[in-house]
Amino acid sequence: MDIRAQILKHATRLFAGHGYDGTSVQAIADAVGIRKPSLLYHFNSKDELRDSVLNEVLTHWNAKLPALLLQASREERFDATMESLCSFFVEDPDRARLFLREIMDRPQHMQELLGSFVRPWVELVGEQLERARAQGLVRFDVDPEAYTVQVITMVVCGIAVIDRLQVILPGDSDHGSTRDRYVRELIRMARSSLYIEE
Amino acid sequence: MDIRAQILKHATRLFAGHGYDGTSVQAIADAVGIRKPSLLYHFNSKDELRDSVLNEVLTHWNAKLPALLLQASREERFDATMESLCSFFVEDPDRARLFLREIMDRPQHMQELLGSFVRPWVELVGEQLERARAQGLVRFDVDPEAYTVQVITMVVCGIAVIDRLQVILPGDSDHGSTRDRYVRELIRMARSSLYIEE
DNA sequence: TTTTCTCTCTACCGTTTGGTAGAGAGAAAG
DNA sequence: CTTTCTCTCTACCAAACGGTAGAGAGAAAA
Repeated sequence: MDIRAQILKHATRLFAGHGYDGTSVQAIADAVGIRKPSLLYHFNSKDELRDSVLNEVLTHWNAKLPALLLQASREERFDATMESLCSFFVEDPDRARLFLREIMDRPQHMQELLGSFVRPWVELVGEQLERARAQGLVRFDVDPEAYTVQVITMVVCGIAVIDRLQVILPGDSDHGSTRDRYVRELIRMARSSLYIEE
Repeated sequence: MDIRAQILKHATRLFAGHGYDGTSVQAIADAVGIRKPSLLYHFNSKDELRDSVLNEVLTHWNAKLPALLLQASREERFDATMESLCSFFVEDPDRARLFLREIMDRPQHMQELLGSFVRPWVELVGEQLERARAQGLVRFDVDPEAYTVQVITMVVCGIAVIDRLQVILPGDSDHGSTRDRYVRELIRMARSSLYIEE
């Protein structure tokens, strides 16, 4: 119904799939089913459309993340956070691909965004892990901040490319779908490389 | 000296940095210092140049990988392999960025390449891990193949984007450069999520 | 009814794209 | 010297690019 939302939807999918430079305004207009000038009436330029697409994903992210990190009990926090982080990208892998592409294509622009509203969370989680390490709950050889950045990278990059990587991951079926299998192993690795065993 | 090699060098750098669609033949010719038709004399089309660039990186990879996986004693194999795998991409992060971009931009073409000559290695490593797990050397909850794919993804994607992510990783200096710090944590995570502790 | 506002359209713009034709320079081979 | 081969160049091409001008349709406001 809302034409603006429909343009954003198709633009997100196409930018994520073929990149900004690999997607023409014409192609987006075709996907929506309108003419090019009609699209440019709603978004004054291709670059404004790019910013709007990115902004929409970031808004979703910002609306969900704080709830994740402040919820549940301490012991369940890790599982809940990882689960929600993964499902945010799994429910629409284009979000991961879009982030990844923006980081590769516009590092400077993306660094400003990440620095101002991802870094604080990395610092927060890093401090929590540091404290947990002092209490003997977390392995002593963990680098809390590097670990946090690594996990975020694993989730975003992993989910962005997993569909393209099925071909190198032999048989499954008994483990469920390949994506689930991959995400499960990802979470297992993140947890078991963090906590001290019983 | 060798003009062909120089074209490949600049094309690799530009493709890795701005993507195939984001790099014009003109831009590559400018970087080399020749005219566009001169470049197209050596590579008949932009697409042929792309294939040549990818092929050069894959050739290097193929020349180094077998040696990695067959060397050293069993106990040292993990460290040696991880070390070499990481250094292959660290010594020229454009290799990682190029792989990542090709997987995102040409999934079908890349799937054929990966399926025919990365998958066998994943199966080989997977079997080795399976055997080690049966001997009680490796954690019982590891999914050997998913683990292997995950580690490769971590290394390639991680090194491809780490330079762009420094801004969200607070201070270092006492840990050395940010990239080393990140790679060290990556290797630590890969190992400690695989082996059973003493 | 008239006016105005929202929106989509056709037609067109200058620029850049990947690629070609063909002349000419220079060295090597006959 | 002549020929031939390798390479680079200028000049050019059709197509696609992002974007604009402006007409017109339809509904809402006056």
